[in-house]
Amino acid sequence: MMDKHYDPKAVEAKWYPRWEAQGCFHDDPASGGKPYAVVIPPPNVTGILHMGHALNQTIQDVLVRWHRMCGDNTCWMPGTDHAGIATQNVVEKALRKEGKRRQDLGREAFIERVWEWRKEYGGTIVRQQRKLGNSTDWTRERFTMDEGLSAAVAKVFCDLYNKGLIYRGNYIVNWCPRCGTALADDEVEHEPNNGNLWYVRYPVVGSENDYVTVATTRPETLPGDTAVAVNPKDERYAHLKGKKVLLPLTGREIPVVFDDYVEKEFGTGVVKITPAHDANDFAVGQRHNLPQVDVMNDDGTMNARSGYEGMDRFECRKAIVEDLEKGGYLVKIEPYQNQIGHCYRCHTVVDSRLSKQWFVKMKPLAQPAIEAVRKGEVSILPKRWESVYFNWMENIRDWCISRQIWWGHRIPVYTCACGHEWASPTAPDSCPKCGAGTTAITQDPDVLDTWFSSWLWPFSTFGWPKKTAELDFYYPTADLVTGADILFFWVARMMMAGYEFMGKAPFKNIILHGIVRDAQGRKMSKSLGNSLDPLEVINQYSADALRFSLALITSMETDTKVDMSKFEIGRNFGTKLWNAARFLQMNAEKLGDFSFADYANDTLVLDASLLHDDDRHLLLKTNHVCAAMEAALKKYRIQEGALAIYDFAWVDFCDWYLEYAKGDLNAEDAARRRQVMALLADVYGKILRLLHPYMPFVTEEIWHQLGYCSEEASIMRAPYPTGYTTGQQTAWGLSEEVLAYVETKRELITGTRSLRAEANVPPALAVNVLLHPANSSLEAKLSRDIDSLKAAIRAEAITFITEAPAKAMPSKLLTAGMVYLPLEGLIDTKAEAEKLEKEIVKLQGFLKGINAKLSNEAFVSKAPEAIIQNQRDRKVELEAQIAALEARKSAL
RNA sequence: GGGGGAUUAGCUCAGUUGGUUAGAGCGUCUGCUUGACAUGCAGAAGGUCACUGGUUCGAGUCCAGUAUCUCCCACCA
Repeated sequence: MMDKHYDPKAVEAKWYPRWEAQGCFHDDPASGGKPYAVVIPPPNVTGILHMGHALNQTIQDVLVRWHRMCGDNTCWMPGTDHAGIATQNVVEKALRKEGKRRQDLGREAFIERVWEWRKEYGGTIVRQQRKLGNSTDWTRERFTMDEGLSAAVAKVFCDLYNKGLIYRGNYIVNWCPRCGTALADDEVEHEPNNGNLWYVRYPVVGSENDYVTVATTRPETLPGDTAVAVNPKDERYAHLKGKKVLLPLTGREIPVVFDDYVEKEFGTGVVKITPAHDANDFAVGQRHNLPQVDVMNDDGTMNARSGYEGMDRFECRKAIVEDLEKGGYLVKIEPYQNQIGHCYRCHTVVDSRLSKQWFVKMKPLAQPAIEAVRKGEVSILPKRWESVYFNWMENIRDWCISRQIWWGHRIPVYTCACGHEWASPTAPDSCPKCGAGTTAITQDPDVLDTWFSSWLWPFSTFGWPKKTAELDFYYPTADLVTGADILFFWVARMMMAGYEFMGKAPFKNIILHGIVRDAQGRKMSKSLGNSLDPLEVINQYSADALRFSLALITSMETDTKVDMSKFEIGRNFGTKLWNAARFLQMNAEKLGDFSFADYANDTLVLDASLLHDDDRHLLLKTNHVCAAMEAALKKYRIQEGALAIYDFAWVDFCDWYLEYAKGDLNAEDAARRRQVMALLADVYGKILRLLHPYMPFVTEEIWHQLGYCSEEASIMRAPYPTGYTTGQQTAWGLSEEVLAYVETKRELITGTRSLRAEANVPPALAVNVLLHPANSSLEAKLSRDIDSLKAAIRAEAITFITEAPAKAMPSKLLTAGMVYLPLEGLIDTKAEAEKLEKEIVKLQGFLKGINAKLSNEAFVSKAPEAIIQNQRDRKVELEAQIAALEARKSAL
């Protein structure tokens, strides 16, 4: 017997290792079939599971499990990302506790230390992913620093290098002084900053009282100025042509240059130019051949050239402002809000800094990736992201790929003492040019941006550059599911790598979902302390509840707001299913030799002569829900699918059909009892399978508890239900008329219950009900269903009447007809009259609208016939109803 | 500065190509420990679909504008 209460903790802990051990997540190219491959966005190896992962992976697992049940050859590739800067930061932090820096260990020992860390703690997130129920094929798990993936990185670098698509250059890059490395443009987060605009006077050389005033937000870079610039059209400064100004505090003379870059309206119209510390100034400097004076060190302190050696950059800012003031150079200070960049890893204020870095030329790589989306070879959902993608790709800038850290793929560029430089996927023994040995050869000290390995993920994980069966079979992968926040970082770059190295798209569909936010709509973050821990949700409610609730509340179009209470939806649904299963099990046992295994394969046979319309209604609705699920999942409308199965299981199956079936399950007719049970088993089995992709654990548990499959088998490989065949439907007499009739009957039930409640009839009291049916055929049908009808509305008797009763009594107008409650004692005729009047006014309102439409020449001539007929039918119906209500009212 | 998104019940959100009386969950109110389920059942209240105009026989849905909120991109010192 099933337990009275479902225990998700025990059940989830039991199934996952079993699935994994039995190879349920594993498919092989050799077994053929239609490939369905998905690569997981690899989480950082330092990461811990957050709600974003839970959402992202729920969507993927729904798709993957669905495809697997549809019989596809499925591969969901798991793995982690070595996350260069983030991981190095974590290990350095640990070192600091021991009072050491990475430099104290040296490069090799430090890297060794990171690997140790990875061995010990790197498994956290993949353990946590298992708690979610991800059906990832763990036998294929990859890490971006694996040997194979590293080989792919080296080959890609060398190929691009040899093609001339990788170059080294002295450029302004974003520099994080805390991480001590360059950052790519998109690794910098701009945030508003309440700063100042300092107005500083620069004397003009050669004239007594003439000076220019520049406005700057970063006075500490002043010692690095090598010019001031004005707009050539700015007449205020035309006289400065060929002049020099004196750089305050330094005594250096710097030229005045004329450049369109300067906005006349901003500040004073004069800009100080610091080519070594600002991207724009760098460009101006190039145009005017200005020297570049770097005044800072790697760690954000000032260097000797600044004259403030060793001082922190922000301290120096204060010091310089003070010195300027003392020297009489400071004109004024205005509060000013601008955007300043922060490191996306450690949030330190990023500096623009001149340095030598490696870059990838992106324009040639972007072209095929743009074409692919334009031609529809790859589609992006929701579609609106396409324009964002195009916009970025068409304005793409070169990618700074070198990082001045130690943890990562070291740049495979070697330099010989003879001056020769070349790229090699493996460490060279000698210089290919002069033949000198290893002692003369040095490797570039930098490592590659982490994304330089993850952009290869869709094929490097399948073994590339080796030719493997997996690569051949699963590439291009099918769907890529990720948050829109890494569209540029990752998705766009994978597109480029796919076309460049494989000659094919990496995936066919890109599915972008929103971000998970807190109840107030804020991003979840550690600093705000508003993060919900998925593991805590699993602990409190179960993984199934987490998954189902997320699926149900997440629309593809917008971000998702969650709070703890949202997960009750999934938990309650799981409980509902569990209890329905218990009900089925109890009734099956009463029958004796009933086996659910006979109903696991969609081969239901029914005796049509024993079928009731409510059975047919359920069968029809089952067909509908199967179709709805397929349609929803095909369109990646995960939420729609969740809603469809939720509604069907809860409302149609439990609320209506189970209640209806109770009567027959307790009746004398053994054949009928058995058939109802068969029907229940068949439909419930479909519910479990339809739902399994969303709630894998509870569905598997019930599938086994009821005995739909053998001990060793799994619902994971049971066929996904497609609904009943047309042959079955015809044999069973399923039709739209049946559907309409049962809906009418249900309205009668609901309406009568409502009438009882309004009339304050005690729930337990069986009453007599009079029904004046809308038509005779309905009366005939309802007569056949009279027992279940009586049970549903707790009626002692239901009497069909042909005319309205003379006595005043509570009544209600329904599609099925007019229902009366012949109650003992007095009824409030005044209240009753008011109620009727209200109803009449409402119906007359509708009727007026319909009459207006029907008498509108344009409507009648232009609207489709079906719509017009619909309105005509409605009009007749309304008129009859109003007449009935009027009659009732006058009878009071 | 450029671009996107959102605005529907007290709250969180559905609403597919325009077509009967706009839906769900939660919350609220009333009543139920009825033989699967109180993590439940039955019933009820609650909406000028942000605003203005347009297209249309017909608009929550399409178009334009306005307002508020949000996100992304961008080199204004």
